[in-house]
Amino acid sequence: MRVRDESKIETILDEARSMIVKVGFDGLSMQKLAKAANVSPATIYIYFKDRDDLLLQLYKRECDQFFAYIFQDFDPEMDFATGLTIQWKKRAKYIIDNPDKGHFMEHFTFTPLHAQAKRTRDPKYTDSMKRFVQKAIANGELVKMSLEVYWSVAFAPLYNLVRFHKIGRNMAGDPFVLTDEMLLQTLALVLKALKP
Amino acid sequence: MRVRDESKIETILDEARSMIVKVGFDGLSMQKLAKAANVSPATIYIYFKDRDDLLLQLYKRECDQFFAYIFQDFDPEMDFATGLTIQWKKRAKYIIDNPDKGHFMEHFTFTPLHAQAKRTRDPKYTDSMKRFVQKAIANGELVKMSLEVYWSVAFAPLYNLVRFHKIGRNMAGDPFVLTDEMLLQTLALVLKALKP
DNA sequence: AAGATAAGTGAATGTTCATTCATTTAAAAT
DNA sequence: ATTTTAAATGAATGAACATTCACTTATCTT
Repeated sequence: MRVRDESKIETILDEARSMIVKVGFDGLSMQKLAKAANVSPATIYIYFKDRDDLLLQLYKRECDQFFAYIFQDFDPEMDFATGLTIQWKKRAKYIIDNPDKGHFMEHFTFTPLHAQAKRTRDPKYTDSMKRFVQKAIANGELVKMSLEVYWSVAFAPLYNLVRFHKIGRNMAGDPFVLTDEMLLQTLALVLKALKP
Repeated sequence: MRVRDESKIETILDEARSMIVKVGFDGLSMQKLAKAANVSPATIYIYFKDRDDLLLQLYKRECDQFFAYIFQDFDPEMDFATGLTIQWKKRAKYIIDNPDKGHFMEHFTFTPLHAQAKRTRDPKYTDSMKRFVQKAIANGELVKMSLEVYWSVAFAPLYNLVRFHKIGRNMAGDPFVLTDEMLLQTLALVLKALKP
């Protein structure tokens, strides 16, 4: 039998992500996507059940790649400041170096499709972060708080700054460019907030 | 001449917001919107040039209403902790009480249309916040930082928690319900981060 | 009460949409 | 070399799309 061209799948997903960032979910059509990926519309349906399935698989792939990356070099047994700094810098580097990927993942969470995104993500990453946080609290390195409060204080400011940077404007619509200095200062503020 | 029924505009915009939150931007069609708002599709085009114009006007209306609300009872001459606490609580109340409005405004910022959102917002709000921050820094109540870093540290954690609450899940997909206790703790952490 | 005007409409327009299907193509298996 | 199998396709399908248009309706002005 003829063999699957796996690179087609990658191309289709890459083009889909890039189109969504450029023209939005409502600008993405299967025919335009097929053209951009140099395949027939029918080919897309070999690999994806329908449009929703394509988007859900794309989201899953992006999350998997992102998590695999940010948990490199991270060990939950690290001391709190070290571990958080590594996590922060990994996340910052990934979404600054791959602005479309970060933008897509965030955009997707506001979509109704996000409710259907299966919890098939490898739980090892979540478990690792839970362990890291609980251990830091037990060791007196981190104020006692829920995982959600921790995550929000630790990472939401970072994602927000990078988003300002990507769109080139701040909350008021003024031009904005992110600097390393700002990132480091924000990390320092976050550490200050979280340390007892 | 026949008089404009201004309530029609409100109904159309309200239904549009609610549809977008429920079915996404790609699920919103002018015909379905017309049906939901109990008007003819042609009526929508009396008030809005086209679909994009409708969405842009909706975003503007939501932002205007939001800013008018959160700057009530706020005075940039307040001391830093008081002013930030008022801002924080106003924002929290608004987006928790009006989850669709908050969701729509945030979702919209990820949309390509956001780049076209005119800077017609009343600058008095931005000016007020700038004055508040600069004065707090000058008074030694706030670490020296850019407006963007301030905003990200101060408010991004709040918006993130409320978003978890709205979708009912945290970053790992586990069920999540926001409590007042968490909100207050997060505010305290943010204040700790920002105060010298 | 009549006329003027703009609000409001239902049906129609041509386009684009997601998806399918009959057919062709490439490569593995024999 | 031939057969088998699934990948891959271009064209087609009917539904849904944004928008328009000829027309009706309500209300203000006179």
